[in-house]
Order: sequence, then C-alpha cells, then structure tokens
Amino acid sequence: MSLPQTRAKRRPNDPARRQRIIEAAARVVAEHGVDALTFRAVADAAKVPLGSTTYYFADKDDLLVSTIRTIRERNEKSFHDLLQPLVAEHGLAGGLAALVEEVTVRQHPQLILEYGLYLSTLHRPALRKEIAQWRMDAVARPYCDDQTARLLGFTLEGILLQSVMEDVMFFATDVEPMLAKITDGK
Amino acid sequence: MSLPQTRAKRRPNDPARRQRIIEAAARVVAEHGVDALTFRAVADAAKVPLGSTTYYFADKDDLLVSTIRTIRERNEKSFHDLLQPLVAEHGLAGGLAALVEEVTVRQHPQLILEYGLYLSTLHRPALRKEIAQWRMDAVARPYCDDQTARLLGFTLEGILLQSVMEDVMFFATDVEPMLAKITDGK
Amino acid sequence: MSLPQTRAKRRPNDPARRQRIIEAAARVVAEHGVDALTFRAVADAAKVPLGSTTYYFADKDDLLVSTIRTIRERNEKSFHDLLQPLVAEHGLAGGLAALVEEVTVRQHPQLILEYGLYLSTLHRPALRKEIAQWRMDAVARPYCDDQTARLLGFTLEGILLQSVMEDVMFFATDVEPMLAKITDGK
Amino acid sequence: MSLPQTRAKRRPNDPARRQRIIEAAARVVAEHGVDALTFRAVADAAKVPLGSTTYYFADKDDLLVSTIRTIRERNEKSFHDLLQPLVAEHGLAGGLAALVEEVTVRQHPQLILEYGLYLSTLHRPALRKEIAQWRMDAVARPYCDDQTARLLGFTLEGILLQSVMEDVMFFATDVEPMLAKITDGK
DNA sequence: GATGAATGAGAATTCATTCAT
DNA sequence: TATGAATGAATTCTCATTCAT
Repeated sequence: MSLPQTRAKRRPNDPARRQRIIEAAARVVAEHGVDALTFRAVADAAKVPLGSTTYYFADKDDLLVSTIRTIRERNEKSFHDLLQPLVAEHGLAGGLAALVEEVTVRQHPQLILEYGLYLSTLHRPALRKEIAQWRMDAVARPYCDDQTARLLGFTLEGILLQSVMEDVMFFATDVEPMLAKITDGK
Repeated sequence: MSLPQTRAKRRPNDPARRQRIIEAAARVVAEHGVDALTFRAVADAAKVPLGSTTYYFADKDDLLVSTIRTIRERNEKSFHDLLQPLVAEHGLAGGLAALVEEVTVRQHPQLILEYGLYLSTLHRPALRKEIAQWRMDAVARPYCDDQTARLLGFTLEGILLQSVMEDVMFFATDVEPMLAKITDGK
Repeated sequence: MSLPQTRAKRRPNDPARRQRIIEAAARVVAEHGVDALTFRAVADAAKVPLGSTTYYFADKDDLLVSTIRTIRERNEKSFHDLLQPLVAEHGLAGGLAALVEEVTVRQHPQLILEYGLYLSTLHRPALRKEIAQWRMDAVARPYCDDQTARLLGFTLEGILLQSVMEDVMFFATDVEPMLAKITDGK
Repeated sequence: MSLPQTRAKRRPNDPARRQRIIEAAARVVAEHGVDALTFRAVADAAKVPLGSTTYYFADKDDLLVSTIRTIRERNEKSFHDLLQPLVAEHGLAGGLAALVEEVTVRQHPQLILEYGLYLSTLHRPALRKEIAQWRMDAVARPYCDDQTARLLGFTLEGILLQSVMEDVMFFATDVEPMLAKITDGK
C-alpha cells in the first residue's frame, strides 16, 4: 500500500482533458480549416462542455498556439527521422523523393493539417514564432552543401504546397528525376 | 431583340460601383487577410452604403469569388509578360531570378494579396477553380523542356511562398545561382 | 400634395427606436443601477430584439454615454430654471431649500438616476467629460459672490448625495435655516 | 468546554489568510473599482489559490461585506482622532480644513477606496448598514451645536465627494474661509 | 480543511442576410 | 434600383459557484 500524498493537490477528474481538447482542435482544423476553429466546434469534437475549452485556454489565440505547438512538437523530428534511413537506402534524391511520397500519399491528412496551420499564420505575426521551425530549409542540410540544401528546401516546399493545395499525391518515381537534377549538380 | 447577357446573373446598372467594391475588397484582404473580409469593412473601404455591397453581390462567397477573379484577371499575363524580356536579356535562370526579385522586392504587397487569396482556398474547394491558373508550373515552359519547367515551377513556388510567409525579399543575385543549377542541368 | 422625396433614404420602420432604447436604458439604470445595464436588460425593457440594441450602439460604453448625455441634456437647464422663480419668491436660501425639497421629495427617482450615472463614472475617466456639467458649483453663482456660491455648491452636493444614498427626503423648512447661515454670512 | 464563537458562521483555521484575502480585495477595489472585484482577481492579488477565496467567503457579497467592514473598522475612529488635535490647534474651521487637506492630499487613495465602497452601495441596500457610520454628520458634533454640525457634515461630504469624483486636492488655506463662514455664524 | 478542476449561465460583440421603403 | 434598418445566429469571453479529491 502506498503512502498517502502529503498534500493531494487535487488531481483533475479527467487528467487528459486539456490534451483531448487540443487533439480535437487539431481534428477540427485538419477537417475544416483554421476558420472553423471555434470553441464550440472544439468542445463538440472533444465532447467536453464549452466551458472546459475556455477554462483551459485563455482565448482563441491561446488554443491555436497550443494546437500548433503540439502538432509541431509531435512532428518535430518526423521529417529528419523519416529521411535518414531513406537516404541511406536510396541516396539523397531518392530518399527525398521517397519522403515526398510518404507524406503526400500516406500522410496526406497530416500534411494538410500542418500546412493549414502554417498558412494560417500569414496574417497573424504573433503566431509566426510558433511555426518558425517548419521550413524545409534544413531537411537536406545534413546530406549536402548549404546552397544545394536551400534549393532543395524551396523545391520541396513547392512540391508539398502543391500537393496540399491541389490535393494531389506525388510518387517517388515521379519526383526523383527532378530532385536528382539538383543533387547531381549536372 | 438584344443579345443576351453572357452572364445570366443579375447585373445592375452601375458597373463602376461594382468594380469599386471589388477593389475595396481586394484592399481589405491585402491588408488584413481573408478573415477580415466583411460586407461592412468593404462598404467602408469603398465608401459605398452597406446595402450596395449586398445588392451587387449575392453573398459573401460571391464577393470573394469576384474579387479573386478580378485580381487574377488583372495579373493574368503578368508573370509571362514580365518574364519574356527578362529572359531575353539574362537567359532563363537570370530572367527567372529577376522575376523573383521583381515580385518579392517591388511587388511584395501584390504578391501577398495574391498568395493570401490563393491560400485562402485551401479549405474551400469551390473557390479552387478561380485560382487554378496561379500555379507556377507553366511559367518557364516556353523556355525549356517540360520536366525542367515543372521543377522550376515547384522551386519558384517554394521561393515565393517563403517570401510571403516570412516576409523576406529575394534578390536576383541571390536566387540566380540556384536556378542556374536547375536550368544548366549540370 | 407634397413632392415625392427625390431619394427616399429609407426611413426606419420605427423612427423612435433608438430613443426608445435610451429611455429603456435610463429606466434600467434608475431601477437597478449601472451594474444592471446590459444589452439584454435594455432590450427587454425597450421590447426590442437584442440585435437592435447592438445595432444602434457600438458597445456598452456607447450606450452608457448616450444615456448619460440624453439625461443630462434633458435636465440641463433644470436646476437653473427651477431655481430662478424660487429665489425670486423666497430669496436665495429659501429658494435653494425649496429646490432641495423639489428634487428630494418630488423628483427623487430622477435624482437617483442622475446620481447613479454620475457616481458610475468614478472608475471610468472616459465618461467623466459627459458629466462635467453636473456639479452644483454654478447653481447659486448668479445670486451671490463666487466664494459663497462655491460653498453652497459643496453643501448642496452633500445634501443631495445623502438624500440619494440614505433614501431620505429633505424639506425646505428643514434645510433653509442651514443654507441661510451661509447666505446671510452672519 | 470552549466558549462559543461569537459569530456562528464557519470560521476555518487560518484567520491570517482570511485577512490577506480581504486586504487583497480592498486593493482590487481601490485600484479598479467594485466592478473589478472577482474571486479570481482577489486570489491573484492575495497570492492564494482560487479555492481559498471561495472557501473563506460564502459568495461574492460575503467577500464584499467583509471587505467593507474591515475597511470601515480600520478607519472607524480615524476622522475623529485626526480631528481632535487639529481643532485644538487651529480651532474648528481650521481643524476641519486641515482634515480635508489631510485626506484629500495625503490620504487620497484611501479616500477613493472608502468612497468607492460607499457609493457602490447605492443600489445594494443590503450593504448599506455596513457603511452607515461613514457619514460626516457626526464629525463636528463634539465641537458645536447640532445644527451647525449637520451643516458642516453636508459641506464636508460635498467637498470630499468632489475631491474623489474630480480627482482634485483641497488645501486647508483654500477650504478654511468657507468653513469659517459656517462656524463663525457671521 | 483546502484546492483547483469543472461547468453553466450570462454578457458583449460581430455579421451575414433580409426586407420594407 | 438602391439602401440602410433590423434581426437572429454565432462566437468569444468572463465568472460565480460547485464539488471531487
């Protein structure tokens, strides 16, 4: 038997409540866009009372920032970790092409969510710092010179943007020749 | 019998006013984003009565579509026309780099407006067709093979997106070496 | 028969609507205090939809300011006009005493309303300018030297404040001896 | 067996904390007015958990009443005690004038706090009894006849009200001549 | 005893949209 | 044809209050 807590700080009835709300917010944004992110919609999606959402988040910006941060943290190492074995197997261009296929084919909803949040910051400079790390610049940096990495970053950004905006998938075999043109440098 | 109006839609008798409203709508979106596009804000910006805005536009979507269409039509040939003499003078990579400088340095507000409208269609497929032509795919097509044009399209898209999202300018001397890597194919 | 309006600017269905709302607001404040002044309460009291109140008044401050201004304008000359004949008949002290009786006995609700609005500005400097004219300073000025007028102003203020706060009436015969002590200067 | 608590009301075991909360409440009211008195604001100001405030005070009215009572008790004898030596030194009019200077110049924040609480009872008769003693009636009574004391009470009330509402200070030399007119009776 | 999580009841505000004139 | 008054539906946000722990 365990010792009683000296001062039981009052644990929440529903410890995951806050996190559940964020997940629901992410779902709402993923499905209907940032415009649809209302406390009501989130409360419904999370199946918590409206008051719960405003209890945990001071205002809508707070909810949005928390959502962005959570999504970002969850996927922080994602690209890097995905890329490493792919590059080992297929080389840089092939690895990046495989990465593009992975996220545009198999993780498309996730990609839309992330880009939705990213693009939502266009007219909200206050949120900008939350998404600073989301640029593609750095993704290829470990594998080539900086100039090439930067160019690859722009290109990948353009590819993913188009995938999201036009709702199309890109397969590795389709993308690799283009990227090879950049990485081969000839 | 008079020729039927090409557009069946109600077209009241003061096209100038209609246009003024659209200009105002574009200004509102440019400055404060699509979220800020309200009939009231537009009426104020256009200095027309509120009723005018709802009279000339069936609903908000109608206003938004009309605005997008107008902006697009105005800038339809823009990229192509800008590019032609630049390519003649500096070659393809140099021309494209000059184009990037032109739009990110001297036409940045315009760029933000267009991208803002473009990105606003992410979760509104209905508006997608209005902005279909805005993709960079075709811009280099007259000057190189399709594969290269496509790659250049993605890269340019990535560059412009970053310029808009991060509020940075790109100068030709900075961009040209990267694009040359693609166009030179070596 | 009258000429038709060249451009009938669209008259309101209910031309007195705005004023009716202000009256209702005054009633709410009079009865339940400034704290009870909510758009809801006013809408109910005025028997108009909630949206009407927010249509005519940008925000609560606007409603409050408009109410204060209306009340003030309505009673602007009140004290001065009431006082003149009373002073002519009873002299200064007698006239002021009669004025005190008038407002604390026969116009008590009105007095409470005005003081309620006046006191509500304590922590709202923005409203202060609206009630600047409400001080008693000037009420006796036409009838005596400035120093005496100022003193009378303070005393009257104290009397009326007490009437309002303690819900008591003051009769002329009760008040006149005190005021006479001031006006007689001996 | 122990003596019964004078007050039947629940009286938990940390009176110091209770007092801290009241002090914080007074500070909140002093700075932002009675409207700003919320449990949260008080908890923050007192640096106690939110639950403490609702634990020690049944509801908001309880907190407000307790605050008023504490403030009043603290300053109960204040005016009387301040006045005594001042009258001894300067006479009645001079002493009262010095008192006015003291509270409007050196104790102005305190004055605003007290008047703020006093005025807040206008539409809350339930709180009225807590502040009954705050009237100026009695302050001069020990030094002159009742009629004069009453008149001085009104005048002082008017002066202090104006000081609070208009945020002005009154200096003894400014006020004394007026009060002398009353006390000298000539 | 003490606390902070939880919630429902407002409250202000915004706005697309309708419609009488 | 044109307009602005009018309104309902949302939405954000605030808080007193309750109550499980």
